[in-house]
Formats: sequence, C-alpha cells, structure tokens
Amino acid sequence: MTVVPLPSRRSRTSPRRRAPEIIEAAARVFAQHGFHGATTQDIADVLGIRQASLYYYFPSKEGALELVCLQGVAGYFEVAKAIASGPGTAAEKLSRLIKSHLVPLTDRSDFVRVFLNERQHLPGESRRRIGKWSRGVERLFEDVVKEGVRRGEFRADLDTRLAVLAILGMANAAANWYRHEEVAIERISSEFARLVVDGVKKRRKPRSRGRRVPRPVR
Amino acid sequence: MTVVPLPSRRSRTSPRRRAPEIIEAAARVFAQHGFHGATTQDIADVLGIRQASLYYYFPSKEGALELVCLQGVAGYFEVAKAIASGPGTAAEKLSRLIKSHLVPLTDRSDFVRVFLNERQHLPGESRRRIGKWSRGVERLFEDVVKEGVRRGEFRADLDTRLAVLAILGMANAAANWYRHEEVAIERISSEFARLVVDGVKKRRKPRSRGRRVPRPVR
DNA sequence: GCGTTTATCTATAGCTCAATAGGTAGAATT
DNA sequence: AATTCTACCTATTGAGCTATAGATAAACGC
Repeated sequence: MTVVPLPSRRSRTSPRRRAPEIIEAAARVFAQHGFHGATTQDIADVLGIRQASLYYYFPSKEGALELVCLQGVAGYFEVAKAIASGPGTAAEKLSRLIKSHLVPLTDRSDFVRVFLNERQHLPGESRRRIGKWSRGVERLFEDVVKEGVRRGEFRADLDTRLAVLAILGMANAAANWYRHEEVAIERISSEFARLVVDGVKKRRKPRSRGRRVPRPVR
Repeated sequence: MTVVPLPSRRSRTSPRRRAPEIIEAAARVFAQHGFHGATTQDIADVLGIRQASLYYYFPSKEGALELVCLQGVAGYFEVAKAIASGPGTAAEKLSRLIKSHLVPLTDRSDFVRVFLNERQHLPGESRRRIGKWSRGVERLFEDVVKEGVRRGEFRADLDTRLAVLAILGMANAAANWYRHEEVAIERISSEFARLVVDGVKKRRKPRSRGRRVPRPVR
C-alpha cells in the first residue's frame, strides 16, 4: 500500500531560495565562536529570524556544519589536481598550488576557517570522508615536491613530508590572520611561494664578479 | 569586628597537591574536544573522581582554561628573548627561535595545543593579556628577521611581517599533527629552520666549476 | 478564486551542563 | 585526645540549548 508520489513539476523548482544566505550566516557564526561555542540562536540573530525557523533549512546543527565545511573546499581539489599534473617546473607548480590554496580566502574565508578549525567536530562518517580529502591534497603537494627533488630542481636532502606539512601549515594559518592584516591575498601568495622556494637568505649572485649594488641607505 | 586570621604555619604548606594532575587532565580533554566541546564531566572521568570535586581545584571551567593556557607558554618568552638578543648570525638565531618554539611540544603538547586553539575563548581580560604576549613573541621573531635584512644576510626585498607570520604558522601547525607523524621534534626543528633559511630550491655551488657530484641512482 | 507550497512563527519538551551547598572520612597538627 | 584541614562526596538548582509540533500568512499556480 505504499504510495509513491510522482515527482510533480513544482517539486523540482527549487524551494529554500534563502538557503545560501542561511548557510553563510552559519559559517560566520561558526567561524567566530567555533562550532560548540556557537548557538543556533546566534545564527538566527544574524538573520533576524527565530531560532526554530533555521530547521527549515538544515536538519541539525551538525548538518549545518557539514554544509559549511563542504562549501569551504568545493572545487578546490580539481584545481589543485590540474596544477599538479599540468606543465611547468616543480617550483612553478608549487607556487601555483600555494596560490590556489589561498584564493578561496578572498570570497569565502569564513567557510575555509570553519573547515580548517571545526571539521574535527563533524560526526564520524563525514569526518572520515573529509579526512580522506585532506590527505589527497597533501598527496598532490607531496608529489610536486618529490618531482622537484627527482628532477634535481630541489635539494636532494629535503624531507618531502615535512616540507609539505610546513607549507600547508603556513598557508592554512593565513586563514586565521589575513582579515586583520591588511594584505592582499595576491601578495601573500607570492611572498609565501618565494619563501618556500628560496628561503629568507640572500643568494650569492651566481656569476657576476663585479661590484655589488650598494645597499640603499636606511 | 572583622577578624583577620593570622597566617598559620599550616596554611603555607601547599594544599591541593593533586592540582597539577587535575590541570593536566583538563589540558588533555580541552585539547581533544576543544573548550566548548569538553565537559567538566569528561575531565572528572579522566581522573576517576566526581564532576563537582573538580571545583576544589579550579574556580570555574574558564578558570581551568586560563591555567592550562598559562602553563602552555610558561617560561617561553624569556628563552626566546635571550635568543633574540644573544650572539650569532640572524640565520642562527632564527633557527634557534624556531627550535625553542617547538620544544614545549615534547613534554606539554596538550597545553600548547590548548593555548593555540582555545585561547580565543578566554574571558576578556585574560584574553587581552595573552594577546599582548603573542604580539611580543611575533615582535622577537620580526626583530631577528629585520636584523638579518639589515645586515645583508637575508634578502632585501623580504616582507618581514609576512615572513614571520609564515614561520609562526608553520611552527604552530606542528602542534596539531606531530603526535600522529612519527618524527622527533629535533628533526622537525632542523628541517623547518633549514626550509625557512634556504628554501626548497637547490643552490648553485657557489664557486667550484668542476664536475657535479653525480646524483645517486634511485 | 482555490488548493498548495513556502517560509516563517509560537510554544515547549527534553536534556545537558556548570556551579553551589553542605556533608564526611581520614590525615595532620597541636 | 581534640581540633583543624584536606580531598573528596551527594544532591540539586537553574540556566541554556537543540529539536519537534503545530499553526499561519503570504505567494504561487491553475
């Protein structure tokens, strides 16, 4: 006696048009207070609606967290993969990877921050799924770094695993300070890329034996 | 009629001998679940005592957080300051700073993690106090980096502020993965220091024009 | 105009959690 | 031996929070 309802035409026209706005509010609040420190009331306050009304848009607070986390990294993997398997030297590709890692901060920093800081509080299943994703990203970075070593472009004694963890740590940390610092993502990317590739040390001029360019005074 | 009790001899012999153990349990639980995700019951469970008994050792959950955070960084500033104003090249000092930044992970990683991840949830006053401390540490790093640039040891075009944020981001991130990765702190320190100073790129041999040492096969 | 869908609302159940009050056994001190 | 202190305990209060149930007004489609 199970009645299977035919999909009516109207059921396909998307309801919940405000959903993106609701999730964005959730992202803002989760980013600011952390998942457990935030209340659904906080989210409702941002939107100017009642707390209970949120449940029209998401099934549970944890469900909201999952939606925010997914949007935080949507599309990123494909871009990174294309870079890793694309053309260029290892140094160029690594620079591009770092840059692509930071661009989402421009338009969805709250989502990214929630992903980075709160994904650990996702319920079992989705946490594991997202952990797998993260390891995939680490892998892409490591492949490029290893390629650099193999080609003789990077130092042979480099610990590729530690190098990748260092790079990701540095890049991910940016999510937590870049709002306060007044620097464009563009700038951060290029400085970080340069830092990773060249370090802070001044390089000896490779060939010229002439006099040094005098350091500017002050 | 206010009776001022004279300090008896006994009141000077420290009570609450188990306090360090209690705070350590709090650190463990806060590190694992985050401040708001952790309950005082969780802490009591670790210790095998009743939830209410904890309040013999700390005045409130937030008070416990403050104690944990303070222990996470106790003594660090003095060490870092000594390094910054001590002898050596900027590169050497920077390496030492990075190392000293990581050593607390060996014996109090939970405290450090709580400091890094949960200090934002401290109540107003102590949060500001600790924020000041953090800026002090950033300052020490930045002074050393600037010194390196001034001396011509580091690249002149280095953005010292971004470099410091990068270094601290990389080092602090280690707190969150070093338990799972099987690497000694010693190793991480030296790799990170090398990475910051030299980058990943292979340096041209400065002077020798002879044949290259052949790369090892495989 | 009339049924249906969308997007809210009110009210509240049910639970968890921090924190307080007051008690007590045993150790330490005098 | 009497007193005080330490390190817990039991019991409970009260607040805050997620989530559900059910109602409703406005918009929408025919």
